[in-house]
Amino acid sequence: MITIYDIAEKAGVSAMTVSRVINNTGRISEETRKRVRKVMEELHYIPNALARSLVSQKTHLISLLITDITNPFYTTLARGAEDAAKKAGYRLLFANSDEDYAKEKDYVDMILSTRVDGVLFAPAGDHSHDNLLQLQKHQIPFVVLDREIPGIDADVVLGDSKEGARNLVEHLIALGHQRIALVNGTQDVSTARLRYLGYNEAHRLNGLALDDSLVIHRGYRDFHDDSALDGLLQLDDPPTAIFAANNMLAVGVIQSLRHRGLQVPGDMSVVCFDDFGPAGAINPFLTVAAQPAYQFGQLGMQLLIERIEGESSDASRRVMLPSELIVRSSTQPPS
Amino acid sequence: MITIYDIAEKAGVSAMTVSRVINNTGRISEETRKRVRKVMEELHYIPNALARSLVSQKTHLISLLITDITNPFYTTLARGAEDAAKKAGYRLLFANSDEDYAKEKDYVDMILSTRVDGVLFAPAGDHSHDNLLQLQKHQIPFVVLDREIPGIDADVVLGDSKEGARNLVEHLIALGHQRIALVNGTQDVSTARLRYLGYNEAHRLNGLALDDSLVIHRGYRDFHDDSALDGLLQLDDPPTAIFAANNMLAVGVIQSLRHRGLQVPGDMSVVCFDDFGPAGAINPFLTVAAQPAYQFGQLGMQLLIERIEGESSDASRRVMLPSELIVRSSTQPPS
DNA sequence: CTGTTAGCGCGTTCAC
DNA sequence: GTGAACGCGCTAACAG
Repeated sequence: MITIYDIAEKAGVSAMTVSRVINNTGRISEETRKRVRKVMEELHYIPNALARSLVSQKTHLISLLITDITNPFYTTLARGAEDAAKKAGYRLLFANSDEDYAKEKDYVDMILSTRVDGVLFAPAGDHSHDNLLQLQKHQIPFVVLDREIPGIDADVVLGDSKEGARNLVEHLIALGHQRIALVNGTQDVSTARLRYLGYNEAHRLNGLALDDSLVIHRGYRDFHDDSALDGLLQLDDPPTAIFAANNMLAVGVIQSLRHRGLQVPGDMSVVCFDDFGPAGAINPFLTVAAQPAYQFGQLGMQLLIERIEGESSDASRRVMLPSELIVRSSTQPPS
Repeated sequence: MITIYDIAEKAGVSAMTVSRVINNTGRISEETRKRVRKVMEELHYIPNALARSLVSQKTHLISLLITDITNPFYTTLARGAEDAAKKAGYRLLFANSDEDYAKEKDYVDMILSTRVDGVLFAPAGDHSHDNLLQLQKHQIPFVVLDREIPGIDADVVLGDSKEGARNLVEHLIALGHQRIALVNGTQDVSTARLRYLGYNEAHRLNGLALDDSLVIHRGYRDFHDDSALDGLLQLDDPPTAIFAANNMLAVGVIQSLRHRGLQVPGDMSVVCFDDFGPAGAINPFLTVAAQPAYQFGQLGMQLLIERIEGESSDASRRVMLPSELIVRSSTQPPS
């Protein structure tokens, strides 16, 4: 590996002068500057970011901790984050928690020892509290994405889950559905709670009774649980429509229905939160509340970088992004 | 920030002893070991990976350079890479080149200065040659993914593009199609060349004439180019089926057809390479040659880590993964 | 079993 | 304008 000392020697100057040339700092005569530059090129010199970081206490590394890159929502979010990071000269360290608190903790430990400059954190749920606290304790700036964590005061970028859910359910009600099931996430996740509230509100505002037997809970990633629907379908008065609280749950719901020989929307209307990225464009099918995933990442990254570079006030900021109801062909009036 | 010296002082030992305790190296009395451990916990000590890397010349960082995380193929590949990396104690630095050689070069420079231990490299195309060479020159181990680069001798994980393409086209021929268009990637990409060869071979083996006016080229990401299809559709003898060389091109093709009021498969059959991840499960529609994307990442990462840790021979390895023809509803006999 | 010395590659501080 | 000395946090090599 070639260092500033190699350059210095060959250029007949001190290492310090080389360092100054690299960083454009201090006063250097044009002559020596050129000479140093030339040697640097001849030797294919590349600054060692490690050594530099050790001195400057800045790594220009940001950790993106999400639950699953395979979910199109997070895929697009990640892309927004990366673009914003690149623009500001940061690189992205990337990790999937799989909605698993223990795995999340593992990554937080890694993050801490890696000395990243900040963390873009899409938490698994309320119990991420301790992991977030860990970051705070070590003064690592972070921005929380998608899910609000009680007891954590930080910049946060959220979707309007309640409003989005209400829109989705009201769309179903407008079509004439009265028995609408909710396949929700677990209650330790703020978005699941809010989507439930939106579901409730839609019922209340439209004079529909609530029936808890129509509501079931699954982890946002547990879409393979094929038996989950049995309870709903075997009710005396089964639902005519299902609201899946996120896109992965919708995949599971639709596959389960298909296995049982039920048609969407013929036998059952289905809607969900979150769209499906470019793939969704192929055969627009599912009626969804689409969130601006790219903006989640981009905006979150901007807030984070402002924090890191100390350009923001102390007060924590809270951004709420709207979702858009996109009506497609997975919904129709009940038969 | 608290360091081994802080620990050492409070525990009444030297920094070296602390270091030994941390790394479980050398002989330490159980007594002092416990004392040091206790102080480390009290002070919430976290080793500084930066300093450690500067000494050891190992960062435990691997760079994943792909063209676009938004493409479901790379999404799943990334997930496979991450899982394999985590298992071996490496973290992932992640970058999108957007099939753009200049952007790719930017990232290679970043990679070089970051001193990653290795690179998992899905190149933009043949001209990535120079970027790869740059890595070689600096002795950074890498594994090439998905696209073979002429003149670069390295471990590589490929899909069987020719075979997959042949299967797809033969499926169309079996349905009775005789005029089959190919919307291909640009010719500086090995997969595009091979998919063209497979397309050719299918024609030859089935006694069908080739017609170059049925073949057009687009960048794998240029699926927004709505006018691309005009030439094909305005032929005297237009195609009855289209083979899109990857999933993103298929999205563009189908959207273009839709804008023109053409139905798939009613007016035009469509097939493509690469599936659509979990989203594709919702409403299985497109007939595809599905590649084992997760394995691309997982296997590639394994090969890379073997290289990094010096467990592999000098000869470079070449893994070819088969694709699977999945017939769905985007194809039917010509009308 | 434990400590001292030196150095990884670079930038800050001060002196000239 | 330029350089010497020191330190960032840690570990390898050697000493005791």
